[in-house]
Amino acid sequence: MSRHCYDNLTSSQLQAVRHKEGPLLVIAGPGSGKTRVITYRIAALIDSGVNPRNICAITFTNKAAEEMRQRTFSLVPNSGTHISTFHSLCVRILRRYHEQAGIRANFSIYSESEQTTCIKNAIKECELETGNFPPARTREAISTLKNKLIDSESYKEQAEDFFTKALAKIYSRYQHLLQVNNSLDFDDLLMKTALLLEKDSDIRKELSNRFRFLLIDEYQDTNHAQYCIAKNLVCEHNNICVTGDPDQSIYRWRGADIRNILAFEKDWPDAVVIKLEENFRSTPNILSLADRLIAVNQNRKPKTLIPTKKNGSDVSIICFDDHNVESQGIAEKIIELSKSGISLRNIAVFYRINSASRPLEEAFIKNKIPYQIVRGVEFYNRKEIRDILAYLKILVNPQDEVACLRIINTPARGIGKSSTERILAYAARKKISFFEALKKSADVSELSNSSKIKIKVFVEMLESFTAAANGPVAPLVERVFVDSGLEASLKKGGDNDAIENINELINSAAVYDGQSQEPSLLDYLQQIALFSDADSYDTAQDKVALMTLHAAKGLEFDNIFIIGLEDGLLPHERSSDNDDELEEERRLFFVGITRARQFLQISYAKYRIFRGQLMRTVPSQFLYEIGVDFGKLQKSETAEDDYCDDIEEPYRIEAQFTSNQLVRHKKFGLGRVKQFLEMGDNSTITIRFDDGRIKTLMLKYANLEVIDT
DNA sequence: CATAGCCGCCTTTTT
DNA sequence: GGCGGCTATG
Repeated sequence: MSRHCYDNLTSSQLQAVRHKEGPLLVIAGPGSGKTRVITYRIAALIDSGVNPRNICAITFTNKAAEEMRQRTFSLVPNSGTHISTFHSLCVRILRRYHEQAGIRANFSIYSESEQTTCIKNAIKECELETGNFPPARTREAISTLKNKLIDSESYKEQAEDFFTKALAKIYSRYQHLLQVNNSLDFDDLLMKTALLLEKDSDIRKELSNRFRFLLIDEYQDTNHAQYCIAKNLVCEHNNICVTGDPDQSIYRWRGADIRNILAFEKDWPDAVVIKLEENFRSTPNILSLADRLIAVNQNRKPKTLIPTKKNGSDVSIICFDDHNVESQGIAEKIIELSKSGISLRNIAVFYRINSASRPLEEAFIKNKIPYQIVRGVEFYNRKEIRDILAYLKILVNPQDEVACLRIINTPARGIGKSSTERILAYAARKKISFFEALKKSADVSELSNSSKIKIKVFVEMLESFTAAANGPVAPLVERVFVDSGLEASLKKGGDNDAIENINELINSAAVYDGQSQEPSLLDYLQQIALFSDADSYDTAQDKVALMTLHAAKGLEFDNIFIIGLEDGLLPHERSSDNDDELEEERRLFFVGITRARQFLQISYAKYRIFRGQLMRTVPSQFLYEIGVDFGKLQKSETAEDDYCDDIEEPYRIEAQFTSNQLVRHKKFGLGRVKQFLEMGDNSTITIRFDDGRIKTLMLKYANLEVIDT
């Protein structure tokens, strides 16, 4: 059948790779080669005579897409195969069918901060207080609605109380603002595409026939909109192949719906299901730890990881004095590993929140350890980058008022707040865009003559850029940087970092120009809007990788450190009031553990800076769950002898519980015992609380007070 | 109109 | 502890 060598695949993998037509679900644990299955399957399809153009593969990140492109290409010539994230695919679809989608092709894509700006304006225009509707929260709420494909109209209809009615108003105002700005946010990309495919059967059929085979990796993290897009894309043939692992679902907060993968067999009843449970990545030590942890989750289908490797060294679990000692300890261990011949590129440190990278960075600098942060301070979020991008956006999409307002007086050119407001008012009166109003500033009687002249110069500058806006992007970015006065202003302020960053942007634009068949500013802007810093992680460099547990998804390393196993951090405090969220935190830790091939060190610190203050910490409950014996806990070398003496053991209750017994919980209040499961140290208790909530808690953490009756 | 400095607010994870 | 927005001052 094949020119390729599939000898290195197991029989189950091979079965998935060779699957011909119809729906296929690959349920696969970590390290079982599920991404490999997709890669080989693309090659196998092409080998069997399928036109590469008729295959579409969806990955979770741009980085993963890039890797898959390279890997498939090394197996088989596959030009024309579409490999990208859902978002990139949607941009292509929306650009091509923009008329049917009711938008223009040159739309801007709003990042989170631009969304928030827009939300703020919407709240103001609705005459509501940002105090009652925090913009960030409101943005989240609207994002959730969009991920569920609930548009502002239908939300309005179902709104009942004051809060939801107000939210509906903000939502619809926000959509209006986006439309006026000819802009889409991240969620719109998915929602507009999903709705377009739903309502337009011609486009649906056309695309379904274009993509005869659809393959989706990390299916457990798709949201409803993505599910809808996938379903419609395969309407003509049902050749859908998805891979995923419910235990690695870590994006529920972003709308990911684990039910998509759990219900796959209901959605496609003739689906072939292949399970891959062998693990080729980690040592048995690491896997048994991961197994023990994930088994605590109630809401899951049991599954074990079958190791194929021989045992290696034990997993270390270390208690450090504070975050600085922890960082120093890790730096020293890395130096030790390095001396034993391990390259730094095979080492990674994972943490729960981005800000946890700081003490690590300090220690690494001090110890001269080269490192790279995978998505730290986001490159595209820097002020100077956003400024220059705003100039570029205007050239492509003059309707983009957010971009225009950003740069009209950046750098300062004497067009201040009052002038801007007069023009805004004029634009509103005449029902024209802000940029149109700028062009007609001569007619705005409220403006002083000097303002009119300054505005005219500004408009003429932008128009001269527009005239040069065709062809390669890099020269244009450079020209805008110089002619806009941004360069001069940064030089004057001595901000060399900012100038460096812009040069980096120009370099990346040059790379884009080189790779693109037909470079255009529009295409470039729409691409980089979907780019995250995780994508710029350079595996070729011999540096230690620092990243959040979320960013670690899909990666693997020989040597891994996971830090900050403390209550409130992992699991994060914002997840503590909800069992589902706690289970997601557990999956997040599970993902982290299962990235490690050989060496794994898990640590926590007794003290850590929290909101600017040094706080005493409590060890994470996850440590107990993986069976850490705190009496025999490994101590850090810098520690005093009595170092871990005052570890706070979890609260213990000797008493047995009987059904219907009355108990009190610190947080949830009074409740009655529904069920008590005696499992020694792992005993759980299910309680129906007075407010109706039913919770299952680990007894040793529940801290229950027994009420005598 | 520009700038500096202060106050108050938020603070998980990311396409 | 960091950032955005507001205010007072030049």
